[in-house]
Amino acid sequence: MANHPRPEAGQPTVNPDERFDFATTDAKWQQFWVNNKTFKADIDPDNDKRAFVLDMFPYPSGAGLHVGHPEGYTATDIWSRYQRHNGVNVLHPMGWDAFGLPAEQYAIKTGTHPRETTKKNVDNFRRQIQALGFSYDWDREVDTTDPNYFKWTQWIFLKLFERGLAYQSEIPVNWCPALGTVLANEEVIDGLSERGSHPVERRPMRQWMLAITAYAEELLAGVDGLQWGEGIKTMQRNWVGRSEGAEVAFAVEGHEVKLRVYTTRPDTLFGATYMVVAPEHALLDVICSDGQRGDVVAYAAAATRKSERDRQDERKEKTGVFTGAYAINPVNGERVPVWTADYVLGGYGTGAIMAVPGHDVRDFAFATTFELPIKRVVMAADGDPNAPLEEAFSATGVACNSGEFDGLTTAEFKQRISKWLTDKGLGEAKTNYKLRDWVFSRQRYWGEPIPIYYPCFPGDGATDRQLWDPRRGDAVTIDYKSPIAVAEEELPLRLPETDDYKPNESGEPPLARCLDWRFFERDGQWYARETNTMPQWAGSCWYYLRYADPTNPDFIASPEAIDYWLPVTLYVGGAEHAVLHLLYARFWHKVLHDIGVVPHSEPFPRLVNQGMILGEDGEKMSKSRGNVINPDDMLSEFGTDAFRLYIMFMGPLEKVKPWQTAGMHGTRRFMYRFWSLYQKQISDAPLSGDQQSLLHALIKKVGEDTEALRFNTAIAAMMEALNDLLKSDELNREIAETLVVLISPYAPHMAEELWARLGYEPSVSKQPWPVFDPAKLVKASYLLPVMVNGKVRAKIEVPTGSDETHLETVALSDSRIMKWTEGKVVRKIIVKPGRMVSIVAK
RNA sequence: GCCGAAGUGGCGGAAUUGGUAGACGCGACGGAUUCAAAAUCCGUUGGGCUUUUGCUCGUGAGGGUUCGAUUCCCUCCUUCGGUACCA
Repeated sequence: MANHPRPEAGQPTVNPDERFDFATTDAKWQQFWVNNKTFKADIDPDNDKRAFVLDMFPYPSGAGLHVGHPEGYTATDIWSRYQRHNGVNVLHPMGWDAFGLPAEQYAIKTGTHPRETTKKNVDNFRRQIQALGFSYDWDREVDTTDPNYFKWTQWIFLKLFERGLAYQSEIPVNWCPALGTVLANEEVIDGLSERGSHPVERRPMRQWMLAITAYAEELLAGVDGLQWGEGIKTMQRNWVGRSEGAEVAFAVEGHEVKLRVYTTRPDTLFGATYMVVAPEHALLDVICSDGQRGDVVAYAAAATRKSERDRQDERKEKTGVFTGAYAINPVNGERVPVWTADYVLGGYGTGAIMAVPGHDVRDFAFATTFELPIKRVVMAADGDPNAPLEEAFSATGVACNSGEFDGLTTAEFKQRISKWLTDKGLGEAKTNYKLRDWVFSRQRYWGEPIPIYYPCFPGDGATDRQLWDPRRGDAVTIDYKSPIAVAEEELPLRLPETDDYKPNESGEPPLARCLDWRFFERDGQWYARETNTMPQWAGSCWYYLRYADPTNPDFIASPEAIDYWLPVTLYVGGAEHAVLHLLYARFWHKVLHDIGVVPHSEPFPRLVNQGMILGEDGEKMSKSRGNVINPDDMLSEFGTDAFRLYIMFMGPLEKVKPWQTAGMHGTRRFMYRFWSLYQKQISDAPLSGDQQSLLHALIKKVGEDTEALRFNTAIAAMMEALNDLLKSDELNREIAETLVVLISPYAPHMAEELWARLGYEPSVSKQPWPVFDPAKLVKASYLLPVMVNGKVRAKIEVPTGSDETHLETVALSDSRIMKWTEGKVVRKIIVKPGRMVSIVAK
């Protein structure tokens, strides 16, 4: 590192002939940061100003980085660097969410092991990310597919299992018999597989589930205290979907069984004119009459081919079939027909509803289609109880046609009826959630093995019990009802080697065929391992914790590291994770909190969602559209700093915005112009008043905007200041040095280079952030807009600090204003000193 | 469908407790430099009207509140994100 002398007054900092060489500069300083571990984070007990600045780690896809990734990463990098300038000890790490479907599908197609694909992709991602000059502590890199990492993913699963939060259940999945695989919803289009257009059906399959619903209340309550956008907080609340209502039992004519329904409007019980059970309801087969059975079975079968989203589409014509059964409305003894229809979902509430067409839009549509009676039981305060209903009246109001309850308001009625139902043993008040337990198993290879095994026994047809060995493929019966946890000492449970990644015809995952891995004998008893793997969400549910202490062999992270670094100060990632990832991670965090691993109840107190970057055509970037921008090309043509600046200058971090390569010309020109400022002669003269206010206003603006993640306006302010400074023949040294620090979070490569040229030791990233003096911001006068009847008619220069009376006089006596008030009566004058004067004249 | 977000010049955007709409940048146009091009530099740039001072329209559409609305309220339209096995 050649040392540069401090430039003499009258001399330029940079030789006027020297052009800014971004390629050399970028490489030079990136190397410097790596060699000096400039951004290594260590626990510093003497500095309690600490920040954990976290990016949502990427899935390292084969396509490489696209410009959407560096958007959030640049934002957190600028913020991290800014915090360091302010003396904060910053933890800023990066890692890989590297299990996932694409590597597995690539393996099925080409036979390449997902581990190889993943390694190659990770290496490429790391290279691309490092080329962007981010200040990550690379000693803390994590990788979810590393056994030293997923050991702890499995450990957390065991804790969930111990606490009864992980259990098995038969759950319908998208099964495609032709492809012999379970499909993601997005891989199913109109009941057919995306690949090959084969029929797909909903088929129950044994799955591991996580009881996230046990934490529904805590997940809901925790949202209130989070410093997240209101929109995303609302989405989290709605996803949990708490509702209060009642569960009511309806007797079924001629049957012992009762049909239980959940309703949020028990006050409309008198308006129930029919009932609907979901096509997958367990009692459907029991209550259905012989005459209707054929229709009902056919309808239920058809429903398995429909997606839930289609079933809930309120625009579509309602379908359904009469079951032949009748139920008795417990409040009035009315006999109502029981139908089955797919607009009622098996998984929500009790899977059955009482239909109140008069007061529910979906029931109204159904009743209209099938000509079922519609009855009014709620009306407006002074309404007519017999007024016909043209559409469902779903608002609250006053009860009518409800016997002894007539005249009650909806709220009163709800309370009374709950008590009434409880007293009579017909039902009770009930809180329900839209949130469902989490299907946690996948019939796939490339995921964390679930650390569970089961006793197993010789199956039917196993002849010689003495020589029976399931590893040879002998028939086997597995006792799935008796799951056993793998001992903690045996973790990590690694994936077996195989070259066959497809599930088989029965839906058994690839691991089921790895017989030597799957079966083992212990103390004379044979056991079979669980062959499902975890979903990709698992690894990303707790990765932030591992960054605090990434190589700890004995625990997730040491209590000291957790205590110092957690919780995450700022979490930045795509809005596409608004619900699932964030909810799942919060759930795991709360469990870890309950078992004493973490002292905080929420992992991410502050979250910001960056907006997606679209292609130049305004469409979502994708290979098929051919509109993907590769950051590599941008860096080589425009330089890293210009790229970082452009991606932040495009607009507010949280907004969706289209990429425009042409815009990069602007930030590159800004870099060249910034460089050329340092080709002016250095001056040590005291700052003029104008220079002072320019400098101090800039320090204030850039500091406040950077703190608040308003990077686009901070950059605009620096551009504006530069435009001013370039008009002068010389460059004041104080301005020269301050400016380098101000721009260093944004354009760190050029900043380091100029800092060295100014005669200082690197790194500029260690410099304290400049402080502005509020006294130096005040200008002597300002332009006061004056409005007449809502239109600005003049702008008058007035001294700063003028009082209201003075401003009023000045405004009224201005000739341009008098032109508009002439011959009129001034009715009103509003004076806001420092803002404007508004005159109303008639 | 449901939940959430966003609509401002030719384009990205600014206006941060309701107070000068279009900062900053791109593009375009005109000029300088150049054998030429790129790069660079200077100037102009929301629409309409006007000789000038200036007038007028204008923030997705329509309505409302206000001295004053991109900002607050209501209705509607369009686009985007999520929708539980894409990540």
